[in-house]
Amino acid sequence: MSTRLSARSGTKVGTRTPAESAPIHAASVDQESRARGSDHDALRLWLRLLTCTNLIEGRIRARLRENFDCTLPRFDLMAQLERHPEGLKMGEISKRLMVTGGNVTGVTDQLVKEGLVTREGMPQDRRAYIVKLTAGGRKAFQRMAHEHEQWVAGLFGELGEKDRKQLHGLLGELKQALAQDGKITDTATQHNARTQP
Amino acid sequence: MSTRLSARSGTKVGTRTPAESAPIHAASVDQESRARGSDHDALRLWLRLLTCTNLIEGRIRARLRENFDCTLPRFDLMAQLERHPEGLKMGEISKRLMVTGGNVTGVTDQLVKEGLVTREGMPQDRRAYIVKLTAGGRKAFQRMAHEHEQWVAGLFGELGEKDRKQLHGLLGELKQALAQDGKITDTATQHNARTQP
DNA sequence: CCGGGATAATTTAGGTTTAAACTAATTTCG
DNA sequence: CGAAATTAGTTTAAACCTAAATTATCCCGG
Repeated sequence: MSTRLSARSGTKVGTRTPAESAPIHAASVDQESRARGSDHDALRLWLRLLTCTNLIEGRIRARLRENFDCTLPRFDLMAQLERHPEGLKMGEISKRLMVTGGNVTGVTDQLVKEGLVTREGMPQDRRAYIVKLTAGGRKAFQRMAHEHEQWVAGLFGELGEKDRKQLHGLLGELKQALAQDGKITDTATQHNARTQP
Repeated sequence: MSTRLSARSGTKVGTRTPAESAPIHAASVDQESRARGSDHDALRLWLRLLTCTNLIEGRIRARLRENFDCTLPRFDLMAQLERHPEGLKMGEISKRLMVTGGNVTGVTDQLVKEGLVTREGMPQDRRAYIVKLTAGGRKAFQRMAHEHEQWVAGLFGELGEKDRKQLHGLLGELKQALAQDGKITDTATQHNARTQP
């Protein structure tokens, strides 16, 4: 198995601002330059965030494949189910994983075929399905999850307790800010797509 | 156009430690529990990092599609070329974008077909190709890049100068730590795969 | 009761992405 | 020199992922 990252594979950008080399009046920067400089900083920050995520995601995917012959999307879906023993609807999984519904359909199909999860129709709402881990699926996941936790701990280990706490806090603020501006200012304060509570 | 986030789509995990509810002797935590707790924190940190990246990546991809009918991978590849006017070899692009070579081949094929980049063989090494932006490609990219920079600045804008700086620093440490442990301890201190300098 | 709108999921079409296998060219070194 | 090992890219097969269209169902107001 294999796949993703995302990061993805990934997505990097590096819009080098041109007039970064204007040497005259270095101290007195005009409005536009100041704005530019700040924008460029944000861009570098974004790039670095992406790099870190890709690096980690790549490591985890590789180990998941080498040690368990499992892909990240499958693992992620199972992880969601593992902490919801009552099962989740397709749409709930989609929201939590921040992927499209069509995608969930595909990954779920495979997990069902492999006997790791079940998808059964809901009597109350015949449009919907409830997805649950099978006993085997739960066992398989727990076996992976334990090691996975160690890997992640290892990857962040060099950072030190204090830095991790700080990073966690800052990312929390960022996440909140992002959730905020992605929200249309209307009464529907439910969760909008691409946000896992 | 469309795609990714992949990040990747995404990839989330939430290994809820079971025995988290052991109520006895809450103050005296034994070795294993302490280790467990720390591991769980790392997991939550990773999850949050991933969420932020996915959120941002999703926003950027959507706007890129809506405003320029362009995908993220294409944009990213062009971004690399834009800051290397001398051109890049396929493998260099692959390393910088942290994606596999086969992927670069595919995306490059399309950009060539669209007339945005050129791929020409190198006389010195007939295995290799050099990829460059065409004049039209550069113009198209710069048009996008300007807006892209604004988007990113906006997405990180709520965070405040100080927090951005701090986040940048912490991610820098993380990146370095990751690059470190991914490195085999040998003399070849060149850049190893999955790291863009 | 029944038609229109909203909702849940699937299907479709088009890319993206990966790992592994493969081709071709270069380099190493015996 | 010449064979073995490397290196650069491509190809292949399978999976992932998205956006948009579709299907089936639910729900609401008249």
